Order: sequence, then C-alpha cells, then structure tokens
Amino acid sequence: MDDAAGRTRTERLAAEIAEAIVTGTLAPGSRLDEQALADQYGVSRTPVREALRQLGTSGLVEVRPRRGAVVAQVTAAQLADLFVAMAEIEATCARLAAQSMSPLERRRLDALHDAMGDLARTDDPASYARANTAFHGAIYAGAHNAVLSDFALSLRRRLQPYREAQFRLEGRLARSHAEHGAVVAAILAGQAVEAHAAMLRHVTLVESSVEGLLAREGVDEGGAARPVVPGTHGGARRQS
Amino acid sequence: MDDAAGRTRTERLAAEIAEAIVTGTLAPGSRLDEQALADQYGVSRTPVREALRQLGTSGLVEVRPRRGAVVAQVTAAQLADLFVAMAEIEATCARLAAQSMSPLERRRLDALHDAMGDLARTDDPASYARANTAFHGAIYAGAHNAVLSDFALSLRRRLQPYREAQFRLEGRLARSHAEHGAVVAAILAGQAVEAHAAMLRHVTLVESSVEGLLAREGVDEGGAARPVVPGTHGGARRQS
DNA sequence: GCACCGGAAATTGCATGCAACACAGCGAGA
DNA sequence: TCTCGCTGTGTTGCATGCAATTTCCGGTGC
Repeated sequence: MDDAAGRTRTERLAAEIAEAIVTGTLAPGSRLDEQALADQYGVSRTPVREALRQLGTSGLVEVRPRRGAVVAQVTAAQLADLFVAMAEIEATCARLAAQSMSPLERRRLDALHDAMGDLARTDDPASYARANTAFHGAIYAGAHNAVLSDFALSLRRRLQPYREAQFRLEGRLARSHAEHGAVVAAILAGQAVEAHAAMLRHVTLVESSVEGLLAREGVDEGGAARPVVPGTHGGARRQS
Repeated sequence: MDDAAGRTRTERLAAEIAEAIVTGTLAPGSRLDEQALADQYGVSRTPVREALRQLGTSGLVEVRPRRGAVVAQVTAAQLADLFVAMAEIEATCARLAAQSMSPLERRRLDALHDAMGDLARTDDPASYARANTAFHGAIYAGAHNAVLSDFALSLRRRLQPYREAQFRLEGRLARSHAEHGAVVAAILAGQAVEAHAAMLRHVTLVESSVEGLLAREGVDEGGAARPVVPGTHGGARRQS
C-alpha cells in the first residue's frame, strides 16, 4: 500500500481527493476540512492545503478565501456548459484527427471500435465504459495537440460522475456504438467536416441522455442555482 | 500600495508572479527559487509555494517534484499546439456567438469593432491591443459558455508574451481589423459556419505572423526541444 | 417574535523549523 | 586522464505553532 513511487504527498493527496470526488465518495457541496483530511490521510495540513489549491485551479473543488474549500457544486446551468464545451472540444479533436491521424493510429482506432462492437452486443456496461474512455482518448491523441487533449481529458474527468450511469440505460450501448461508427468512418476517410458533425451529434446525444437521467432523478432543470447531484455510485461514505 | 482588498497573500502572489511571467519580466526557463521570491515579496515560503502550485496547474510555471519550479519553457512544438488550440477554441466561440448572442451584445460588438477601426487608422498599437483583448473577450462572452470562455482566456494569457510584438508589424493593425470585420459580419448575420471559418482564419494569420517574428529573431523552428524565447518587452530585470 | 450585536470557538492563513533529497565539488582508483 | 563514489551545501517537502478572520451562539433591544 506504501507506493510512494517518488511522488510527493501533495501529488498523491491531490490524486486521491480527485478520485474520491470523481467516484462520488465525496459528494458535491461537502465541506473539505483541512484538519479532517489531514487526519484521514495521516499527514499534516500543509500538503492538504496545497492539494486543495491544485484541485481548485482544475475546477474540481471551490476554494473560498478564508472560508474553506468545498467540492465544486455543479448547477444545471454549469453542467450544461460543461457538456457543450465537451462536445465542442471533442468534435474539434475529431476534425483534427480526421486530418492528421497516422495510418497506424487509424488502424488502431478501427480495431478498438470493432472490439467495442462485441462488448455492446454482449451488453457489458463496465467493460464498454472502460473501452469508451480508451476510444475517446485515442481520438484526443489523434488530434496531435497536447493542449486540446489535456483539456478534453480534464473535462471528461469533471463530467465523469454525471455520465457513468447512462451506460446502464437500455440499448444505450448499441446506440453509442452506432454513433461511434459514424465518427470512425469519417475519421478513417479523412472527412474532417463529417467527423466534427458526427462527434458533436454523439456527445450531444450523451448529454441529452444524461439530462434525461437527471430529470428522472428529480432534478429541477429550470432552476438556476440549485446544485445537481450525480447519481449515487456505491456507498457515499462520509467522514464523521 | 497596500491594496490587500480582502484577497490572501497567496492570491496576490499568484497574480503578481503571473503578471511578471506574462509581461516577460520573468523569462521562460528562469528558476523560481521559493526563498528568493519570499524575500522579494516580503512573505514566507508558504504562500509562495501555494502560488507556484496554482500557477503550475494553469500551465504558466513548471513544477518538478523536489527539483524546484521554473517559468514554463515553451518549445516551438508546444507553441504551435497552443496557437492551434487557441484558434480552434476562438473559432468555436465565434460559432456559438453567432448562434446565441443577444441583440444588445451584437450591437456592442459592432460598436467595439467600429471604434477599433479608428485606432487602426491612427496606428495606435497599444490602444489597439487593449481594444483587441476586449473584442475577443466580447466574443468569448457571447458564446454564453463559462467553460469555453475561461479556457479561451487562460490560453490567451499563456500566449500573451508571444503575441504582443506582432501588433508593431507594419500594416498588421489594418489587416487585423479587416479580418475582424469578416468575423463581425458573420456573427451579426447569425452565420455560424462563416463565423467559425473567419475566426479560424484570423487567429491562424496571427499565428503565422508571430512565427514570422520568431523566425526573424533566430528561433530554429524545426528544432523540437529548443525553447522559444518571447520578444523582450522592456527591461527584463533579474533578482540578484 | 425578529433583528441586531458582542463574545467564544473553530478554522483558515501564514511563519518558522527540521528532515530528506538533489546537485556540485573533490578525491581515490582504474 | 577518466570514471566512480563520497561528502557538503543548498533547496524542497512537510510538520508544527500562532495570529487573524469567520462563524456560531446567546443575549438584548425593538
């Protein structure tokens, strides 16, 4: 368990806290008490503070000067912005990928897409979700632009709690795979405009699918300031 | 001078160091010694460390575990990535702005563009640069998407040292204004695709203009790992 | 009953101190 | 002469302690 691995405590803390937020263990809006976190992870407040600042700039937590940090509250409006931004960035990556992916990258993307077809047919949401991350990651990488791909990855992380549940929707896997098919076809053919459009459609559909889920969970979508709670994934343990 | 203004030392430090980097006072690659910065600003190492971490996540400085922080070195390849990303994001914002700007926002954008015409004709690079920031900011805001506009602003900040010089190029102001004209026309007409294309063209032209400048300053553009130094703007003072 | 105000507890912001690691310089051996 | 290892110095990482601010809570006046 002691995988120090050369990294510093601050880094490990940032990673662990981020993980806890992304997986839903730390619910949005919950207070991040420095001393409590320090006790919990067996360190002092200093590395905790640095980790929180770091997560603050990346948007996962909100640090209010002299008033402590909380897990970032995402309102419906902000969630919509995040999804729109995600869709646009992904679509841009897809367009660039269509223009600049190497033949090897294209073959690998095609193979990955094929493999996901099997997962969709056997209806294995967990495996599909993992492969889905790899699929989109391959397209980010194929854009050959570190800045865009970093941003896409960070957006994906921030949206993680909200998109996980949707793969369990009936038939979502098959539809997702079909949408991917359009993206892959356009990229393989080097059709930039089509790749952009196909990806934009795909991610927008994911968004509406998530919105449907949230609405079903009783989230008032019109309300502006009300925070959106992601679907509960496993026990949301709280520290006393 | 003591404008504490409720903000914490860490925040002010982060802002000041960022300013120093953006304006070129702190040259890329220069070491950021914690104790030296602490002495320079009359604080202890703790807020300096936190500020550096913060700037680290936003990409302005590079923090290497146990090896100190340096002002982010931007290689030619990374600079190209930054400009491509900037162009794509700006173009996306322009497309969204064309779709969703309010009539009031459109009128203001038009007025701003008109005012910049005068600045371009009287050839006032400093004022034009300020107005230019406002112009692009108006388009980010017009996209009505906080995530995209934040990202665009942060990219703009990171590229600031590299784009400042280009307004001094002969005739660049007039050309910039003409390119803006195409963007504004498309946005006012609600033509999303044209707005995207016009903005992409504009920012790409800025990029090639900057690349021309850098090449003239003797930067080996083919070399991968060699860092690019921005044009010197004023006295690059060093701390002893 | 409600708003306002003052004091105590809690929590953050920051300074300081110590230990661990990185890097430079020097000397011994091949 | 070159390489390797050792030691010393400087810097970073982290723990701890104190001061300042916020927040909570009870009391008072309206």
